[in-house]
Amino acid sequence: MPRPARFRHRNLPLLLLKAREALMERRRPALRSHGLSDQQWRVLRVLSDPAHAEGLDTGSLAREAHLLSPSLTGMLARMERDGLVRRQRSEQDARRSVVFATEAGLAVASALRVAIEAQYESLEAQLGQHKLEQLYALLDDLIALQGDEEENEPMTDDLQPMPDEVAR
Amino acid sequence: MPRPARFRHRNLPLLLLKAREALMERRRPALRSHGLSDQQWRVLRVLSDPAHAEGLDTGSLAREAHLLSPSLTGMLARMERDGLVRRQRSEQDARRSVVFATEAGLAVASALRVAIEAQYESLEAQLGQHKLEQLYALLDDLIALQGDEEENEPMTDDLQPMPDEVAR
DNA sequence: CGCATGTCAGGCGAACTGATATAC
DNA sequence: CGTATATCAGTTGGCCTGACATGC
Repeated sequence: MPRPARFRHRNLPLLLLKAREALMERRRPALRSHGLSDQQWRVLRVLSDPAHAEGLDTGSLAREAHLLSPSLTGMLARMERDGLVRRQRSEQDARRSVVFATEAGLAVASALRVAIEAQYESLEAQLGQHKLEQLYALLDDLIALQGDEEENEPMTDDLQPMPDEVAR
Repeated sequence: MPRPARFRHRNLPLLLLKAREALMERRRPALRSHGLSDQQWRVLRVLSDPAHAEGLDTGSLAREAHLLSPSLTGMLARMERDGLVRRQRSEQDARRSVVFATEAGLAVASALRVAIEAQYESLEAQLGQHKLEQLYALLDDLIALQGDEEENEPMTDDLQPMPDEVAR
């Protein structure tokens, strides 16, 4: 009886999720062919950035890769086991542990960057540079708006699914 | 030192993820106060839509809520246990099971819709109606673009398929 | 001393694969 | 018969809270 009225707005979180999934669906085969999960690639992407050639403490890494610290601990253990990264205690501040990408990790990252860069080119060609930049700007706006209320970056990555919503 | 060159593009999947998180961060307390996970709300939202007053088969539900079927089975079991939904075999096609929101489920959905609607109003006020509609349109474009091309595979699956069984 | 950092412990929802019963 | 649908069984990565050891 009290069936609620229809929403007057679109389902924005779901749209964002689907848009992300649409992209990741394309990218995932390349990641998987190198044995990486989505989140592992987020980590490796950050670590392979030239700016972090000298390593990064796990706190900063968690923030940049949008992951929770305890989750990162487990992931780094697996990635270290797989030879992608290396950890060592900071000499300046022994509370911190600093993470590096190994040569093997960098090689994987290089290969993936080529593939992913190609995907962006394709996307830009299809969507148009203007729209793509518009999208970036709007997402920045949205993130800034909502993010400002609380200084903290909570970063639940809520591991989102990847069903195919294909019509079939 | 094959440290890869910097990306020339933004990290779009991560931006989408962060934007979604920024929204969900606000919404989550309301969901949790009613004992719902993010995904459970996606399910209840679909089921509480007036269009589905007469129930929905789990396949359609999975598609609309962007969930995998086996995951949905487990979720529906929990939601049925919690009195939010009810399942019954379809009479027209006994292979299908049809899911309904219970009165309790509808009541929760109504309460949440009010809270979420308010969030949208706030968002629209801050971002502006024009930008919000622009964002909707761009996301639709992006989803349509990537979703349509599953026939074509000009892609980069050729980078070292690495037959090694992959950790997901 | 209080505070910060990283890790551990554990529980858990959900992704995912593969198999299965049933109905069409 | 073959196909479709939902579910089950089992494994896994990652979320998340809370506690803790260590070093500032």
